[in-house]
Amino acid sequence: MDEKDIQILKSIEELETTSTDAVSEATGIPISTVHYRLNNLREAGVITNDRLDIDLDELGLDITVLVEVFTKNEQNHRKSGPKIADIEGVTKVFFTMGETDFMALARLPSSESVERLISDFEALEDVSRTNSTFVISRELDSHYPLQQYTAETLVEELAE
Amino acid sequence: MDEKDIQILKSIEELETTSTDAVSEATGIPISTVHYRLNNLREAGVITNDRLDIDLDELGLDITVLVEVFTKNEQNHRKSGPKIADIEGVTKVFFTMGETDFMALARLPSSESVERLISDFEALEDVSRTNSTFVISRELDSHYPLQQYTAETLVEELAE
DNA sequence: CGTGAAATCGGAAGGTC
DNA sequence: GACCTTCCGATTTCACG
Repeated sequence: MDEKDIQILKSIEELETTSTDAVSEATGIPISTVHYRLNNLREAGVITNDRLDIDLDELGLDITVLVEVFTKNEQNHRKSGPKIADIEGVTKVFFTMGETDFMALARLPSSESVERLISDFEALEDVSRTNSTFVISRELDSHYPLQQYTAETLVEELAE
Repeated sequence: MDEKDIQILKSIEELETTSTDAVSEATGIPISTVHYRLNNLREAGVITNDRLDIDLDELGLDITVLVEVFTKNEQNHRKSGPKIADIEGVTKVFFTMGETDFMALARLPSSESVERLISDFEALEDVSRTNSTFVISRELDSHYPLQQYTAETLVEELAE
């Protein structure tokens, strides 16, 4: 894992494509080299399938944290949402009903980065309080929501 | 959106590939028909990119619910985890530190299905209590975690 | 190990049922 | 709308630096 690998992986996500061409053009790395690197990443277990999905544990982003966010002015949530979403490592931000104003999910590489994350939250003007929860194990972390349904249910609920 | 569309979409996720061949073989739907259908789904906005990611809102799974789960015997969480993960619609299950034992995330098509979800949770033997939270809006729902980092940070944290 | 050029494979487009 | 066939472009492989 070096800078080129990271450039390639990030480009794949950014461009939302599996095309080696597009990645090559965006990074300036020759097509055949992109291909060669991707093969290595595949063998190393970082890339897991034909859709070039990344195994975050293998990559090193193996810490998962849930952060409940309480804001000062509930009216301003439209302002706070984007700010929370901008914090490095945050992958999901939900504006919720009930006590908590926002629920955020983050993926992090180290314990130090958790401290950094929390202080980034606390530094936001509208945030009054946060409550962080470490995830011990991810029992299920599906990126493929349809797999959690039987075909029958999907047809029943969604077919027109 | 009909049964064939759903079969195709589900197969793409299941096989973890973007290959029309593989989908054709798995579903029994001819290659060119798969291709034709995918084009339509693309135009309809259900499929959003070259990686054939699905827009769950367009598909109709537009409700997001967070469920906190409290269990009776904390020792048994290894047994409970898979059971929770089996509930239809649940996409993520995290075993967490602190008060709550599990945090689950679900994607659902209708208000009725929310009721069904909660009763599925309550029906589990080891579950003592649940606390459900509706997500009003998803401020950020990235499927591409690396986008939440700058290239510099990633290199710094992950490069060897 | 990284790269350019040749070979191979798979998807895209158009016509037909 | 579903399907077959032709064609073209992309991916992969190979040989060399």
